[in-house]
Amino acid sequence: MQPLIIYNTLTRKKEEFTPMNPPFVGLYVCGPTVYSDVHLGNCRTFISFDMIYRYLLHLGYKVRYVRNITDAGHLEGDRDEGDDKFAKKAKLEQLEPMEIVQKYTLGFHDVLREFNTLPPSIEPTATGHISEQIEMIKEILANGLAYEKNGTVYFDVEKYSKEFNYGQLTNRKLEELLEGTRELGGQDEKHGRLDFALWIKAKPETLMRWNSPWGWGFPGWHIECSAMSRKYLGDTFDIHGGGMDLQATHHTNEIAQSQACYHKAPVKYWLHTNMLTVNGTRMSKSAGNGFLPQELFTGNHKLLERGYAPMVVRFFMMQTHYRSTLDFSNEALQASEKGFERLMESYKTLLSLQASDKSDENIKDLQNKCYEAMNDDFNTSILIAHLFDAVRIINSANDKKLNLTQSDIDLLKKIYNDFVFDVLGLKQDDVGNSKLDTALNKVMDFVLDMRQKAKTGKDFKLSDEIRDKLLAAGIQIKDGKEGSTWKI
RNA sequence: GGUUCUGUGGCCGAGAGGCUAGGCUCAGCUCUGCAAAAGCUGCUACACCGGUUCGAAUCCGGUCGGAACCUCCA
Repeated sequence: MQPLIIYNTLTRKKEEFTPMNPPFVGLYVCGPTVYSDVHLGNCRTFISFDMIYRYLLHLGYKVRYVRNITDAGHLEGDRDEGDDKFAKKAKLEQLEPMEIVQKYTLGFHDVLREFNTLPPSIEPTATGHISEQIEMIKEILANGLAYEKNGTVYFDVEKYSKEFNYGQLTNRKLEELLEGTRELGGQDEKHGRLDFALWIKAKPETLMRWNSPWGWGFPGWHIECSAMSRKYLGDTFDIHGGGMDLQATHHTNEIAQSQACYHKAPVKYWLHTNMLTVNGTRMSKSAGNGFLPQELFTGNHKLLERGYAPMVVRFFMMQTHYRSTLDFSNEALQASEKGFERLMESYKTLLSLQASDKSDENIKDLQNKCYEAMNDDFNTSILIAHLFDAVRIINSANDKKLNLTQSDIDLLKKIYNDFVFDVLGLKQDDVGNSKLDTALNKVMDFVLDMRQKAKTGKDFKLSDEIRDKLLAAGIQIKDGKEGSTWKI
């Protein structure tokens, strides 16, 4: 089998993926900050990495997938001032900060379950790893790459840069980075303009606070990922992922913190997923153009014509490569919906396909092409193109326009199970009550039989009426050579 | 302003120096009592201007759009 090739942000090249300790793979993805509802853009990242996780599992790797929950230490600005996001929200909603955390963590899990994502192996929280973070800060201080000022600890970027390449992940030089920042004010505690906080002194009104060697305070945003990835995956691990927006600041600082501690690059492959846009502009919390998943499912949003099922949205996302921006529109979503339904319908057709003693299509070749697509940096959009080739083959075989042997039919089933369900993580949306389903099937058999009798007796008025009434009820009749079938 | 990325047919989106994905839409055909479904066929595109090359949508230079990051954000 051909090797898996992935695009590494660190080198800006596609590279062959070779885990450090096969068959084990360490995967860390930056999770959400749970102070508000996740919007669809956030979901795209987690759905993309779910696909990547699923494919690694499919290839037989034993993956430890760590995705954190940020529930502390996230300030309004990255200038290490302003309110803690949780405290601010807590004040607004008159709740304890941990009530905020609980509420939005549960909401996050609910949403991801709708999108059929697999849970990570470990989902650590920042508040649960305060001592690990303090230990790490102590190490950085001991190595002389951080300094304490009035109870706050800062990372010394310029000093670090003498030994390491700070702008490595974004391919930028320190001087360029410095140009982009403002001058320090007279009251600033920082030595350098790029310095960032590792530990922040609590103000009298700060609710979420912990004791530390530097007094009461709370951790900076970036240190949690360094501390938790190290704890569960080791000093150096295989894959670190996140949204592209985290690349320049958060991930750059993560690398710096880890290297300042143990003088080794923490991550072998950095993967970044691209943004979801609305009318060409990035969906983000601050821009206020975000959709909540629930609004999308129900269609209850001024930009939406109607609702779209979670699996339609997932399929829509899978049609685009994870490193491309994806623009959101009703038209695009409706196109995906039809394509998705056709893909799922053909699976049902496949399950009842009659075998021939010869095959007119090379299914093995199709399977290889599916692997080739995925092995080329998880190219789901090419994969889906090949899957639609399978759709065409299945439907043609069903129309008796081409032949398939039983082993080819079985191989097609395997392709569907492996790629559509396991890797892309799609599933049939009609999760009904089986008792009702059985009853409905019997009723429909009866109705279709009635209609067939009407047709045989040339009572087209009645047969058309049955068809139209059923359609009005949301059931579509499909007349084939071998009789009629139906779908909701 | 700096750093990147990007500009593909009616729409969405892959690909990437010659073999010119795929989905949706539209038109025609087959099938059908008529439809629908399904299949087949057609619409053959790569912002613009130069250059390299036997050959460029794909490489290089420029022009003009668009976006991201540099400030919290997946």
